[in-house]
Amino acid sequence: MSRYNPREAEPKWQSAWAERDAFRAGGPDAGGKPKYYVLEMFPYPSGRIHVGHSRNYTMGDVVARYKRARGFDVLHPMGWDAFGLPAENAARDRGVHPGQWTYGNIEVMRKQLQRLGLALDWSREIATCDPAYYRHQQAIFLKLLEKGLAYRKTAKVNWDPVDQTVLANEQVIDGRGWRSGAEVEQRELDQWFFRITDYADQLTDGIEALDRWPDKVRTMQSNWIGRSRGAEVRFPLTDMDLAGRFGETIDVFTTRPDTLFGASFLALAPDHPIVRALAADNPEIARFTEECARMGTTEEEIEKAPKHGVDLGIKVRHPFDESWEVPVWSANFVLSGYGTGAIFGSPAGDQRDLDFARKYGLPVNPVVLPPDADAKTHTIGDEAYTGHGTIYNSRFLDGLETPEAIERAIEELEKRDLGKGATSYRLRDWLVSRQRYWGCPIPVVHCADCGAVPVPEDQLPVTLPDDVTFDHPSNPLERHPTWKNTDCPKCGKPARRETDTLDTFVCSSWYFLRFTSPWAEDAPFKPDDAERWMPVDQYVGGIEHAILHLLYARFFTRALNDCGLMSLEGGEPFAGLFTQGMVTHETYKSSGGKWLGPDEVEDRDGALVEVATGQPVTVGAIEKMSKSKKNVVDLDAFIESYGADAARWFVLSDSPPERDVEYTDSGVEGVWRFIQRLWTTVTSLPEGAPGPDSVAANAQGDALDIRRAAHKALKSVTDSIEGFRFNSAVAQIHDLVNAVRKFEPSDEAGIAAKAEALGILVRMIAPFIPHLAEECWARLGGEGLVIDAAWPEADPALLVEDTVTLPVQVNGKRRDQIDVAKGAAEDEVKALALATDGVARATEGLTVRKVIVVPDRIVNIVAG
RNA sequence: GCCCCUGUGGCGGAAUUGGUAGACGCGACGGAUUCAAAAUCCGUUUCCGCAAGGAGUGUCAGUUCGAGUCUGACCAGGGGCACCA
Repeated sequence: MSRYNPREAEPKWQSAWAERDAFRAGGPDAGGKPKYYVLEMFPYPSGRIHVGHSRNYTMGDVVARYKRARGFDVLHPMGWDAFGLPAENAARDRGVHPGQWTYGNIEVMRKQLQRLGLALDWSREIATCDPAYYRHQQAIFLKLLEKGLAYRKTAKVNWDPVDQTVLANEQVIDGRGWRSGAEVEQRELDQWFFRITDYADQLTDGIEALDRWPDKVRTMQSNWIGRSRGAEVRFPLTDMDLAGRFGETIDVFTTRPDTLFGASFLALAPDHPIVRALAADNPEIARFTEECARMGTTEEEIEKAPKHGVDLGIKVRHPFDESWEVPVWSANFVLSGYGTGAIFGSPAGDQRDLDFARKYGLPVNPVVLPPDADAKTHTIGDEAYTGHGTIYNSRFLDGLETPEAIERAIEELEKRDLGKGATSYRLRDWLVSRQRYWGCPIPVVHCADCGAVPVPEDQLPVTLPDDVTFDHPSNPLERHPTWKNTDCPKCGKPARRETDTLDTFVCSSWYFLRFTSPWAEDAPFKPDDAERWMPVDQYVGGIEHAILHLLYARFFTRALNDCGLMSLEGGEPFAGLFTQGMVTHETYKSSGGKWLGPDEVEDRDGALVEVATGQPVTVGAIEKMSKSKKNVVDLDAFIESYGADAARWFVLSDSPPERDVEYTDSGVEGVWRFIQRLWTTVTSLPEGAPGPDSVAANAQGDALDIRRAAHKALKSVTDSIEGFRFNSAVAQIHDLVNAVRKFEPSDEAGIAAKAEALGILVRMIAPFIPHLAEECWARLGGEGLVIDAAWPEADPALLVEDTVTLPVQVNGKRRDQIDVAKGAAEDEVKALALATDGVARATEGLTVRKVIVVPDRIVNIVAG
């Protein structure tokens, strides 16, 4: 019995595919085929690939190979998200240049991916740190600038004191930097922004059509944009003097204009311009704003901070009643960044407003009557009523339900020219400046006379200097002695280069477009190619990008449409999205408390010990494989022992693709056993048997059964792949292997049936374990390569049984079963069911009241 | 606090439209082979029970001839958002 040796077979087939140039998209044999674009989120070249990373690429590869077999012209490219801070950290820690470190990692990781046998079109490989890539990004930046979609402003921004750079709102998690984990500070700086808020509506509305995205991601995107419909209300200032200084009205945003008659105060954010101005000559207000500025920004601090405010001593008129004066306060719970930075307090209908009103003795006037409440007795205690209801105590709004009252109030505001319907968003513009070296330089020159001047397109790319130092945490470009000195492209006078680089998320916002024509020189991509391949039909990646990357990319395709760089219908870059789960592994700690890798521990007499010291090891939680916890299994080492197919099969087995899968040695052993069993099953077919695409039309009995099993498996495996249920496909393939293994053909017809079943099996496993599939295909005498074999079609006649076994239930409990011809008449089935022993026993002493026959499924007898 | 998801054997999980719950894999147990072991092969494996039988998909109700699947309430775990007006 020969064993399958992946170490020999895998490189052989990989060379065969390469020689055949099989995975080139739009290649010579693509003519007339429909396109299919499969993409996995491209990796950051951080070092080496471990088994955890491989799950993502394997899933994409199954789809790519399957679609290829189904006759699609498949684009399945790979590249490197190569800019980023880890390269600078490596430069600082080890004294290598970030570029050298990055390209070194790329070399290693490319080899690893190739060893995994991925069906990738390597002719389209890109790296975002290559000037050939980022020059186009600079050109895109200039286009956005021209369109007004990129702009510069002074703003309070998130400053990461460890990474010494600013961060986008999306990169601040619980008040901490997403990479460094350092508490983020607020700083006022001059920075570049992308006007993503211009697309807030489109980005929200577009979510609707993304029906092949996980609901979870759609909800997260929608929440992040946070669209609220309501009204902007203008409250006229009573003091003419102040009106002269600040404008005639104070504007607030509200989602509940129906509660305007419950207004008892206005509250402005502590850093609202009016508050700042008043603080200048009012010590009490000044003290308040200083206190607020000192307030921490972390979650707990905000949670714990009591409602706090100061009376500004000014008043506004109610928009619906000139004689009604409303006091204006500043309050610590009002955010300057949302809406207009001002609210009207309607304490009966908002908990924060109520807390505030109770603390400072402001009036609480209920105006919304809950559905089951009585207007005479309804009062507000310590709890606001935030729901909808019937409006009362509100003059012309009285008696209206909340939704109508909102409309009516807006109508009245518009009539009086004191407000209008308005929409507000949680989303802020995307801050793209980073004070880092290893990123795409922003192609702008600052001139004392001309201001910020774009670098003319024919002078692109603005390349990074190589001679930089990393002995200080601040921006190496800023510290470079000469790089920033240049001449103003407009007036020619000495000027200073922009030393900020672009957020690396900009690079990943359009790389999928570059893949469609990576050789384009005078444009980021060829519009024809982009339009042929886009949108990405199936995108595969981690849930951690549910907001950041996916939102930015959706913005980018729309912005590029509007800049005239392409016309992608609908503007959505990713038609289908799949978010795969991680590979997890136990964690280990030495007696000294250090993390240990799986190869540093071993089992000695039932106890885990550290190999090097023999000391006992503590087993920790099962967590996502990560370098920091050392619970990784290196891909090369794995392939060395078990082969690439085993790695691929393992990460697809057991757990559903969207959930995590735990790496265990016994699970890997199981995979190894399966691979060997599959090989022995294939080799058990006698020499001279019909080829793998033959049809054993004359099969009877056992032989017919094995044909049926193969065709049924084919149907369910096909459905499972289409539905991204790879774990189910794996189980169904196991089933078929078990069936074929047990089948011992006794004659020619049997051998033919087995050959047919194996032929189907081998073509079905090809997307999953392609090397073994080739080896089997060759062994079975298949023509050419299995990658060029078409996906088999299940014979519908073999999918239906002639006879079916029906369970017979009495009062919903299974008591017996009967074999009947498929489609047997109801009366016949009924009679057979009632005649069974099980039914006789179970209905003893009872009267049969009703017999339910579900044709070809079940019989249920109701007795009592 | 608000929103979303998930609860099925010792474990990962299957059951796609309401129709035989536990496919497939792991582990465990028994056996064959072997001087012995590894490897391999054959069986058993939801629980209680010798068996007949009974119970069983987080809990409690409900709809239905029939519920893992549908409805309501609750419990537990996970995720997202969070002074967002």
